[in-house]
Amino acid sequence: MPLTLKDIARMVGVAESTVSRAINNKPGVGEETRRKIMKIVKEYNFKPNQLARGLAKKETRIIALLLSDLATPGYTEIIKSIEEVANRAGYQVILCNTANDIDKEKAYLELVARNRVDGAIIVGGELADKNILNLALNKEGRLVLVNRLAEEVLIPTILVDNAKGGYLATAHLIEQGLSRIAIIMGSIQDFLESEKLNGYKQALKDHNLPLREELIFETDGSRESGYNTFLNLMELDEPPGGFFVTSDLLAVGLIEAIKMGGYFIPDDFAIVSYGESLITSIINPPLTVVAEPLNKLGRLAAEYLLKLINNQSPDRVIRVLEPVLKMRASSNPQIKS
Amino acid sequence: MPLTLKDIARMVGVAESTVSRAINNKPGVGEETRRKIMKIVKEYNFKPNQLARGLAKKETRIIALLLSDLATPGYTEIIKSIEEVANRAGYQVILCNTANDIDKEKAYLELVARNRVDGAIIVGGELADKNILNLALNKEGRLVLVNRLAEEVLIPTILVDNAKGGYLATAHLIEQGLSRIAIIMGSIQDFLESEKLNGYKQALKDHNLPLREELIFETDGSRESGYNTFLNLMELDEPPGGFFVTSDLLAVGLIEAIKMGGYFIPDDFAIVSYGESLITSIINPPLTVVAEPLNKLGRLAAEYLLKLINNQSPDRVIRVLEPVLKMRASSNPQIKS
DNA sequence: CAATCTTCCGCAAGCGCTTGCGGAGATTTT
DNA sequence: AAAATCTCCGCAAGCGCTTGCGGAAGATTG
Repeated sequence: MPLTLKDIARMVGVAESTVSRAINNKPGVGEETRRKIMKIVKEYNFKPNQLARGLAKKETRIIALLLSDLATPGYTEIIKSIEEVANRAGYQVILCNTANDIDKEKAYLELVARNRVDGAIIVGGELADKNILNLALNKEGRLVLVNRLAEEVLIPTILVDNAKGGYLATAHLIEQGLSRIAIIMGSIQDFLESEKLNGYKQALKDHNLPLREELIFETDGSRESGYNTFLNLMELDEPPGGFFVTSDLLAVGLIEAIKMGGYFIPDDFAIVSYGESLITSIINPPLTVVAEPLNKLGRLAAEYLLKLINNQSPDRVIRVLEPVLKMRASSNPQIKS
Repeated sequence: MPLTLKDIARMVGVAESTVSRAINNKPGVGEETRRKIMKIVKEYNFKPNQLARGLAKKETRIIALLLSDLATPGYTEIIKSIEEVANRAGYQVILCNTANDIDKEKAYLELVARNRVDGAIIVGGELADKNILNLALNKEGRLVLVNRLAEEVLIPTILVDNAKGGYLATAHLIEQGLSRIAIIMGSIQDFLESEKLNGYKQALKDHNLPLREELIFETDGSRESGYNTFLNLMELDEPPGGFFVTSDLLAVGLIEAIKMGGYFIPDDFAIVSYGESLITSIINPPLTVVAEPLNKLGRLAAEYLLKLINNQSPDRVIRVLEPVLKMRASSNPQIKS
């Protein structure tokens, strides 16, 4: 049975409240008394019970982190920075792998209501639905969204400007002298993906290139569909010379298909991918990618949430971060692979 | 302000204690009363305050998961299964990325003492030190180790039999007709790594092959050292024909070096790697690997911990899981890459 | 029909901490 | 020198829940 405030109080010969004030660095405790108390605290390595403190103060110093899928490349970076910021502020992070399961997500969000956590960060996943709205509308709901949009309600949100990313990727390919550029993307329902497509379209427009529907491929994002898409594209009368691929896995499949066909990258086909996973630098050739500021994403999300918890409002409700293009060999013959 | 037990009690016209018993499915509540209570509970979507419950019952229903580094390939799998098992049992998981920082680890372990979590799982990292010992010796310390060993004290531990893994890898290469096989490994201080080495040695011995010190390479585990090690090896009078590489990253570097040298895999050099990350299946050629039962590892760890928390002792204190060899093209010319 | 058991439920203490309030003594003001 | 002001600290209520104990019924027995 660990020590309690009462024990310490008895040992020092003061009241519980005095010990509490001393421990929490609050005023109203004499220099001398404070020293005596702290001495005993150190000596017995006393740690106040967080549960009791939480109950009294109505806070848990825990935040929940909801992820659509833990295994998504790049998420670990986001998680790390969230955890780091939270930690520094004395908060712990509860991990919730929602596995895109709406019920599981709902159950986790209820933790917030159960006073289990002080707030939550949701990263990725479908468009926010009623559950989230309700939580957000409820004053108790301290919630920040990352790479995800809510319907009507204004919830603090951190996004990467995927339209910009799509634009950068496409413009870069155009600058390589290519005019027929295909986009191989995930579900167009996905807000993030559709934004990339918008960027793609805008880039073509700005460079006076026609938008060709037959060069837009919506896939399930798997390696296989990357492979198959290439085969489909090659059956066109005029196959594209450049590919903007919106995920690593798609790129892997695409590259396999290209190599299998006996073609060379970037000489025959130039590729730009999205997201800066380990894969992109390991694969041959290394992929030019649109890199997202993952750490910043996580850091900002955590900072926003902490502000909400402390009843300060963040400077801006929606914060959009800029991706950058990292040029590597897959799109540029100049660069040695 | 959310509802409390007292509110519900007043609404139904019974005592708080009765509501509590009803909600927790405890005996001593009449059928009729129970129904009335549950009706109101549903109606107002009442959720008991976990903090208060925890304080009264001295439990948090939270477990801590300490990881040496979140980004380690394979960890996400372990995390996912731990989270899943814990969740099913009504527990939440707090994520602690210790970043191999002993202070951070210590701070996190103190959460256990602070009644913040009911138990902890530590996966990976250095040999367990005093902090852990103290925690484990303390009756409060519900602790399970994964892929990590404690000194003297007997702490429930789940391990992968890395000696077996090393043996499998090496024996496989020997069966491919190779007799000069190098091992490229991480720090020999690392228990897991040294076990792999032991397996390597045993396999050589069992097949009557000499152990050559010059074929044992200890590295920092980086891609670069994989690359450089190959160059070093090629300067030997008789370079090896097969490589047992204990991590993906090393394998990536090694493969780069081999290709750069104009050699072919597996014809000139056969490779077996360790761990089943995405990389190994994407790289060309796909790597033969020793695969660890990651999900089982996580599941067992969680189950062990839950047993400890419920004051049952697990069936065995130390549980050793078997890795399996997944044969792919990097070690076998028969297999199409 | 009295005696004994059950069943159902309320009372109240307690989990370990925080915090508003007020009292005693020391210090400053007019 | 009396009054006003501070400083330091204890008292006690309260956070929202659990649980042992015991009382008031109703059900069961001889």
